[in-house]
Amino acid sequence: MNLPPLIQAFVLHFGEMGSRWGINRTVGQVYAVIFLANRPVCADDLVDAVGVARSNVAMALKELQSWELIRLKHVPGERRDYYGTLDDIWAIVRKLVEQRKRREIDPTLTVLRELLMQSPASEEERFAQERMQEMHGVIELVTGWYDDIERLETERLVQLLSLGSKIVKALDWKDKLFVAKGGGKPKGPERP
Amino acid sequence: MNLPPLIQAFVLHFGEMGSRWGINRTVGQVYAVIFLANRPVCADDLVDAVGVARSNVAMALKELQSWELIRLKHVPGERRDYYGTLDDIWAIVRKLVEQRKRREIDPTLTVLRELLMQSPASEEERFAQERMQEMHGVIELVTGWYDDIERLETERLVQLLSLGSKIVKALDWKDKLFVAKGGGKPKGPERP
DNA sequence: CTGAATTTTCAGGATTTTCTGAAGTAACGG
DNA sequence: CCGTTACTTCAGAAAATCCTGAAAATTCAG
Repeated sequence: MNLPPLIQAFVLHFGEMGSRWGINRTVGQVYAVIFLANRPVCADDLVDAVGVARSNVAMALKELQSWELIRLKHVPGERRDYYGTLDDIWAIVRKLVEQRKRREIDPTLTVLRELLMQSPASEEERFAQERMQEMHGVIELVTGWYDDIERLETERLVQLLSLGSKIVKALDWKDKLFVAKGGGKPKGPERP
Repeated sequence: MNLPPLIQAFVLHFGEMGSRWGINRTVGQVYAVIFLANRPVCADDLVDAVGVARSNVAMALKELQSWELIRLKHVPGERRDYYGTLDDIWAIVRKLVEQRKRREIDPTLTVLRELLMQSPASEEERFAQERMQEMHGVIELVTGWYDDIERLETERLVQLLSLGSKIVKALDWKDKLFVAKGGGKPKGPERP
């Protein structure tokens, strides 16, 4: 491993965290190197930087491409494949959430839907299904919220996140105004 | 493994997903059984339900307790330890997010802060630090937002999630009204 | 075509993680 | 105390995952 100290420290950390994040050490380290580089990176660079076998680097690159977290970037006059991360940090975050949802949540949602179709054959199963229903409801709510939010342009998204829970007060106030002005139902906004 | 079919299907699924979620098969299955049970569950029940060695069940229970996802529930007149999940599904979700943040994000935040204190020794390091700064900013923003949101009572939280991105329109509208009424700055709510 | 450069695949060895059974410890009733 | 029940610990077996080097496949210039 052959990197400036500051970069090496970050790369080693990403390697260690890899297992917690559901990727392996090499994949973590390879991604870290690409993320921190100020230019596209090729397999040889990575062998050099991370210090593992070339075939291992190839596997890591394949894995990262399957996550759509890195992209092939052709360098003019170069035959080798060069890779870079997505353009901006928010694109990376969105992709990460999308992929983890796809891998960690969607399969469960599918199973839940299947099992909720069946009729319980005992009180035990009836109760279990009730719990599954609760879980299904929460997942639908949270992922539905994200699907919606995720479409916002980044600037809006950042605004929203910066507000935090202050947004609730803002909404209260809006509701009050709305009611005061003599509008319809007191709860929930409706389309005009 | 000895469970009603509906429950067994769910338990097996949780076992399979375990590795993606950063827990092992047994831990996943044990949690699933406890989650679906309509009464507290003891180690023997779990050995019976999941079909693994008792020591393995003990390990799984220890792991789940370290996540604070299950709680000891004493059953009157019983010597054995019985376990149950947190009371309601939202408490479970909150705990899950809290723990995953603690395990998967906080360590990285610490490392980032350390590395951002150092002065770069080259252009390469300077650029890398810029990227780390971006990552740090995003993590702070998102986790800060969650820390804030997480304090809301569940009813409020559900309201907020149900709104999705409609909230942005609501805010726009509020801003417009606010400005129309001749109030202060056009952006961002301030305390009255 | 041919051959060099590069990437991909994969069998098997190395490492890590998970699981088991046996032994050990603790708590309790009588 | 003693024996029973229940829980925990832990060494090593079993399984899963990761990594390597060699070989195969692909790409491209000449």
